[in-house]
Amino acid sequence: MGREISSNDKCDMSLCPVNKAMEYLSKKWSIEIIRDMFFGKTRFSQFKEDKPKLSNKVLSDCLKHLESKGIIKKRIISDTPTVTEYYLTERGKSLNKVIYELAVFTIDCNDNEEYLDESARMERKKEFREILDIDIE
Amino acid sequence: MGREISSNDKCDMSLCPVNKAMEYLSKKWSIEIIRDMFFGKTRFSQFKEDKPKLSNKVLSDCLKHLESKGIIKKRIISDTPTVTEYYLTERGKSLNKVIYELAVFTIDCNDNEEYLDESARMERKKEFREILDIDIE
DNA sequence: CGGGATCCGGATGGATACTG
DNA sequence: CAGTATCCATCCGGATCCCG
Repeated sequence: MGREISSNDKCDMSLCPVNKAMEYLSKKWSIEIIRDMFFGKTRFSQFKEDKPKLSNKVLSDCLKHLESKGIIKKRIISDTPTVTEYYLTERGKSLNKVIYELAVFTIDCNDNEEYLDESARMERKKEFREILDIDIE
Repeated sequence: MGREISSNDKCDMSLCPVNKAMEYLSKKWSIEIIRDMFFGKTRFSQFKEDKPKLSNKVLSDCLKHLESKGIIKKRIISDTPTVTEYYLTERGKSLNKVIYELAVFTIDCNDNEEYLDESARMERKKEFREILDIDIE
């Protein structure tokens, strides 16, 4: 650990930026939907793929919440039939590193489906950096 | 965006490492409790400070869940009175960059309580890197 | 007194059916 | 296709109690 807490540190965590971030992301499906958007998904029905337990109601609520927070933007393509697309705003795109570190956490812990050796893990991370548009530092 | 999705990409997101990470962190208070631990908190009552809406039951459930996932470890210090301390495991500590990027997201979006100029934001991030034990890269 | 467990009402989530 | 309406299940939050 970097340092210990001391009694005269001001430790009012209610102002911590991590809390603020969680206001945006604490809804159960938010992160996965944002991840989907980085992977190129834009449509209501696409977000439901691979998420059998995500209902219309909850997805609808979640999209509205993310839109109200300025993370995503809705664009109506056609009325009949209804075609709507959702995009990440610049602010939404700035979540790329959060998504990346979540992926890296799992990849490095090797609690993925299959075992990955060091070079495979590196490759997997590189794939994510490309998709998430993260520069190698 | 780094690249677009194509129809013959295999896009089964159910295996995505981000999903796996969310199994650990999706509970409403998990991230904030882990953040608290990085800040040096170890006790049941400390986790409740600054979280007036966190009930005993939910905190208790959350700590058990994190322990079952290998993120934290419980240590009994004394029986009478009962004194218990909770610590991050190595695996838990490897969440430091996730926490960091959540903080950076808020700091850079300037949706913090107060407005921060560039140098103040840098300073704030540095504080987090020290607490989270992240090397400047 | 600290670390819980229990109980219960309200909020949130999930499955299905239906509509513009 | 993208939602809404409805109904039920599950989870959360607040109060209270328990136990060493």
